[in-house]
Amino acid sequence: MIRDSRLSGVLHGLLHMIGAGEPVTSEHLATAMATNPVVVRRVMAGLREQGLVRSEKGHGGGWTLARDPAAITLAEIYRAVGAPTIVAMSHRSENPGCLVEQAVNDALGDTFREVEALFLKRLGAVTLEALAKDFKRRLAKHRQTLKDQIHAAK
Amino acid sequence: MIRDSRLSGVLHGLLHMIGAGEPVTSEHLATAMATNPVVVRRVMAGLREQGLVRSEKGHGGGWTLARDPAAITLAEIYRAVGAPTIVAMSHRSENPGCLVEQAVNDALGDTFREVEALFLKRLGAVTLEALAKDFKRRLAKHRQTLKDQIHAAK
DNA sequence: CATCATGTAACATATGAAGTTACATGATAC
DNA sequence: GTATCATGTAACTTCATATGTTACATGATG
Repeated sequence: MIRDSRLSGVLHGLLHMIGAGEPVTSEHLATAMATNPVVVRRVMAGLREQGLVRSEKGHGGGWTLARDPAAITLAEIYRAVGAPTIVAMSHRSENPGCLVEQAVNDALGDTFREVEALFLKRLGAVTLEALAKDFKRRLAKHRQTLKDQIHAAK
Repeated sequence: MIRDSRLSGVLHGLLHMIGAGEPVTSEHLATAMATNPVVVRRVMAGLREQGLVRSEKGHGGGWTLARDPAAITLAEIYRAVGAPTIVAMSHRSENPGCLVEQAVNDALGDTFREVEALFLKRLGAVTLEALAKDFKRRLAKHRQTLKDQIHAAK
């Protein structure tokens, strides 16, 4: 299973950064990501190492995107977020000599790599910008819906 | 990440059943699977529900394969073992109304299904019998290697 | 130099998987 | 039939890991 709870949280945060024209504090992001500032820093630190975001200290400091959202794909984010290899076989006993595991690996090793490659390829086809646009569209529609409901209630 | 620790343990157990001509006890399997009898029963219960194995009580009781190993694929075993959907997105807040998650789902929903389908397709191409044969080959080779080493040491 | 924000270590909590104990149920042997 | 063996299962106890929290150091800004 893919560790997505993090991924979706991080995406929340990144979309916020796109929206804001200035650095966003960990505290602010913590609200958006439904967690707390220290966790935000921990997770964002991974993205920073991959050159996806920047952080600045002091007054007016916080987190900003380091690159054009159109040039950032979900694949990079997924990796930066600490992608556990999607499929990993049996490290239960850390027994590389186990003949059963060898047989399974021989039969499925390529499959594991293939599946992971497909997944990353698809993630690589979605840019942060595309996601942001889609999100904004949904947001606008959502607001319109709310407005309509208010009108209807009058 | 795929929950494989279980899968590889179960495969150990199933290969044992193929080898033995008689029912194998949970205690015996526990040794092969590096765990304990109760855990074995818990896990095997899932396989039994899928009609892959049978269990019998009393003297001479234990676990046996319910079907021809040539007709059992790793896909079935994987599913029976309690396959968590490979890719599942953000149930962090169980917030189906979240617009970010909606956007992600819209962008990647098909991908998730596609990746999972590929994985299961590949697992479905490997039968338990094929795995058992490969395992036996390795075992024979392994024994030969040990024998050679003993000869060389003389 | 006071304030604000990140960086990070150290610790606390929560969740779920795995292991364990205990006992009930059913099957076989004698 | 009853002693024994094996599964079935509930209840409980670890154990591992992700997450949350506190505390304080470091660096930047006004």
